[in-house]
Amino acid sequence: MPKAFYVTTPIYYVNDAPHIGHAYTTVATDFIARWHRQRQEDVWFLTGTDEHGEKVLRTAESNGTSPRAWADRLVETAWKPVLRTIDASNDDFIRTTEDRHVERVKEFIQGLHDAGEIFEGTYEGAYCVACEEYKQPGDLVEGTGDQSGLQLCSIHGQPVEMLAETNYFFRMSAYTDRLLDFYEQNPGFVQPESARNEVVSFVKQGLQDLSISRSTFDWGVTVPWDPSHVIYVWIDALLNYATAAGYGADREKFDKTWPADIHFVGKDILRFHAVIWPAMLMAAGLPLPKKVFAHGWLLVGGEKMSKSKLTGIAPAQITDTFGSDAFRYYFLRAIAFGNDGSFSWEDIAARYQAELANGLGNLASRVTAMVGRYFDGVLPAPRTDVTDAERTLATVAAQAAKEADAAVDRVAPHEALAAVWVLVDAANGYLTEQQPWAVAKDESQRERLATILYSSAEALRALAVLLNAAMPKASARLWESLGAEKALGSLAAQPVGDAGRWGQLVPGTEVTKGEALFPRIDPDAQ
RNA sequence: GGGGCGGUAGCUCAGCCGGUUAGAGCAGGGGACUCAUAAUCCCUGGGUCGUGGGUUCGAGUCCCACCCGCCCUACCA
Repeated sequence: MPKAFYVTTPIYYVNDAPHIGHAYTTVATDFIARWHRQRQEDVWFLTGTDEHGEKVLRTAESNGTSPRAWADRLVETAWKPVLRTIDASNDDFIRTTEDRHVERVKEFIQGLHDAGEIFEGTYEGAYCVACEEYKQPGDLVEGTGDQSGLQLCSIHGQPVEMLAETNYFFRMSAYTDRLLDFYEQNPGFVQPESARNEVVSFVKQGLQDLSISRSTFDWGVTVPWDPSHVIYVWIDALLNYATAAGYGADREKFDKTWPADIHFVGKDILRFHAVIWPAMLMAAGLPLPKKVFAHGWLLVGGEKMSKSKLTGIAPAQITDTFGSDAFRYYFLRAIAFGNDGSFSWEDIAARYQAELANGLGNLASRVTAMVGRYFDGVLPAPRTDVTDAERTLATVAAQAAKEADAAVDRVAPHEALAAVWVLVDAANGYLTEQQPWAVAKDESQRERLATILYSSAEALRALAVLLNAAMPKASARLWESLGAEKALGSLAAQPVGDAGRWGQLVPGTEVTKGEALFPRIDPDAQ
């Protein structure tokens, strides 16, 4: 049985509500998943929520509820709904509080314990009572005046205490060399390059053993051999990729799915995925993921988007105005995947107008309107002796399909869409040059007119297939508008590798104009 | 402190190993056209390439210093 193409988003921490940064990760993952499905591959796309840990516990308490109830509420009212808001096509949604996860995490960790990968030790560090957490040396400042000589918490300006806690540790230090070898032999494991370099240079410093249990609170997965401890939330969280794939529970599914082909992550959590996670898997003797891709931040007003600076934007704020397709298109197209990207309302509005409404949407309108006007909505048959103009358009379509497909393999959605847009522009240019409206005035040129409109419709056909991963709603409407399903089958069944093959539409099918794909938006409505 | 990345036209960004008049998209200006969502197509950009030095026949493109922004520097989920 061939292995499924397995992609993941991070599981999102339910401490807060989702913003467009989370949605961005999900959209990128979804695009890659949908593209592979369009290749007719077997795909498994996982997302979910991370619900344990001290932060969730405290947030729940400060809201006067239990962590479980808090998580339930956020998952149902925020995290699952946002998937619909952005039209995500995930195959599963895992919550780390589910039994299917918790039980397997216990087994996994017990296995590492049995194998001697985990030992009991002492974690010692500077603890800030006000923050209620251990501080790193970099978070401390030197005291002055009567606090001279003391280390102070940089947030609270209060002296920190040196505390020691008995914890269980994972022998991660033993994996330093093996990880470096792995990075060496798998240069594409961490991407983009800048992320890879950071990871490698970090590991080269040598890894320390990792504290993987906590005993100061109990909201987590209980350590099987010591119920007074819960498993460190990151260890718990990372394992979602395995537990959801059937690890320890569904052998057939696991064999078919594991390992992940791409873990998509924000660059803030790169190290967990590119260092700790593979070390854990090495310790457990499991195959490692093929790739961890770290994307950049969304910048608003030149700064990293953040709720505390009031630049956090909920996905629905954008989709309410522009729709989910435009949301997806904008973030996939406007940002070089892997780099930080600037978001602004002006930019998304401008791109919506120029590229979606005036570019693609208007192209669909003019073609379908002319088939309706000149051929009563019945797709005419092209003449066999086509001109260079048609051959060029067909070549552009084939090229667009080929380049977009290659871009997807480079995990470069922005390049994939740029490649497809060459066809949008070429088709608009083709129409302007061939002037079907002028040709229509000459009865003797009916065949020429048929060729022009058939060719234009073919461009739309290719676009529907090539854009289905990025804009599923609009593509479905375009497919319907072309009346293509009757002769060619469902849009989902069109192999992307075949999208550039010219001449697939069957003359005689009914073409309808329908509503505008991307209606112009009243600037005041934003 | 150490390491890394970035600072190119109004905006968002390309510019690989140095080499003719520094590019794209959008915005702006002019023209053509009318099938279409007043959409489309064509033409149009003279920007100290962060600053100051240096190497070179020749430097956004290499070297040094500096300024500004961001990231990493072990448990931020």
